[in-house]
Amino acid sequence: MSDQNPKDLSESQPAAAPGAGRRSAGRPKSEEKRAAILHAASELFLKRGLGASMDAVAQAADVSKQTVYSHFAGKDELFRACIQSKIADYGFGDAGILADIDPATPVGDALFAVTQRFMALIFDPHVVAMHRVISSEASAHPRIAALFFETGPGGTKAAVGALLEQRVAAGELRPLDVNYAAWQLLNMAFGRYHMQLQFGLIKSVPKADLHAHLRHVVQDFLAIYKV
Amino acid sequence: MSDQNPKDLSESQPAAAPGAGRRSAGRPKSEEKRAAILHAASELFLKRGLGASMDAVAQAADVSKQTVYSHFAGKDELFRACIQSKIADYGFGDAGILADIDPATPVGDALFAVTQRFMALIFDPHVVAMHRVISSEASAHPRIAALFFETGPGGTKAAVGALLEQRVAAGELRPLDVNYAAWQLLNMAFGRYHMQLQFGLIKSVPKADLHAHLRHVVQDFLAIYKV
DNA sequence: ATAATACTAGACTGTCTAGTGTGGTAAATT
DNA sequence: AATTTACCACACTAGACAGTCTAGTATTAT
Repeated sequence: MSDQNPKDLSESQPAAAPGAGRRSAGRPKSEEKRAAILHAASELFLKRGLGASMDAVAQAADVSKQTVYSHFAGKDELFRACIQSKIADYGFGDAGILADIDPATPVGDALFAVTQRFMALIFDPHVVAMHRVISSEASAHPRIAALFFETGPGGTKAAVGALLEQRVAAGELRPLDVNYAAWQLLNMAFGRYHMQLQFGLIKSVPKADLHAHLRHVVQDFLAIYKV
Repeated sequence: MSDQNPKDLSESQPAAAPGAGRRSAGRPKSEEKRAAILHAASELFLKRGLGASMDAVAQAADVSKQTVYSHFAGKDELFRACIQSKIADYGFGDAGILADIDPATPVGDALFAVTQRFMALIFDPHVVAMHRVISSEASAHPRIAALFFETGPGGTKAAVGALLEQRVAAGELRPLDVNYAAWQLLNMAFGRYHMQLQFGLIKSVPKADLHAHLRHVVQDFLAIYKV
């Protein structure tokens, strides 16, 4: 069930590749239109879910419906493209999340910085909306859900794991189960706030609260693992 | 608040109250039909979200469409009734979650028991589906989302808080911020597993894994708070 | 210029769905 | 028995929406 179709993710775009392919005769497709469509569709899908209509997308992108269909084969593919581009935009889960953290930084500060960045990402209203849409569409688009999770929280977890390993090697932390500990840190960090955001019970976490919360989390984490 | 009062959130059921109201003349509405509709609708809504059609509901309940509309004013109300009945069914968040825990039980075991029950609830496939549907419909039905959260995770948190207070008073735990500590325990417990379930990336958490996970969580929690 | 392709506006098809209307039957109350 | 209401089957309205088609215009390469 996982795949029988090798070109399902990545590109099934027949003529969208701009740079590489043979330049076909006639007027080329406008990259701007494509971007406009993608942008408009993202907004609408994140706001209304797959309930948003193709007509609405076309109108919001200031483009004819035909053009939408000329750039994207259908609604599902447009949806996929939207989510993928969003994931790429945010580049979250990138090892970049701890790229510029100096190995000399005290453990506590390093952990604080990492969790703070993670929170900024997954508490971002667009990402929350994405989370909602993806989870509600998970059964229809299982690979997108997987992609989101792996490059999102999963990726961050890997990055945190790497950081922890450094610090264990440096003797700053007790030996630990990297995988478990990394998740534990993230679990403590997002937990209930994330749930409340997803249910629309709060619109954001006040900066000061978040700050205090994360300090507390890091402190607790160190209480467990500090050497 | 947890008896079978069907008209719970702001009513609007004209003639459904079975016991209390004046008995009107003529044939009474069948409670069985009502239950059948509710049951069928719940299944469908949890499976397909609000995309499920009223015709499908009627058919699945083995009832005419008219009858559906005679018991429930419209789709939204039916949806509300479904979620509310589900919430009541599971009775989760009830203080009952720690009802039969002997105050003499060692802290660790008590915490383990509580988290285990909580996990059994929110990892139940029906509840996961509910979570998905509610979050995707949160903007259209804000009060339902709030109800779910408060009687669900929020209620469990309160129960855990009460337990913690007992144990602090008994001198088994260091004084702590009850609210924060209770969330911390639950956050650690559900965290990533819950997310993976919601994305459909796993269908369940193997019993053995869950057991080990919770042992670990409780141990970490105690590392922080044990006196 | 010519051919090829992108794009537009809007009509159109087929399908699906929430909700209503109709006319008749079944079960309860009085 | 008379009445009142629940229920059924089914047709129907009205609207939405994915996706296609048409016919004309714009933009590019050759």
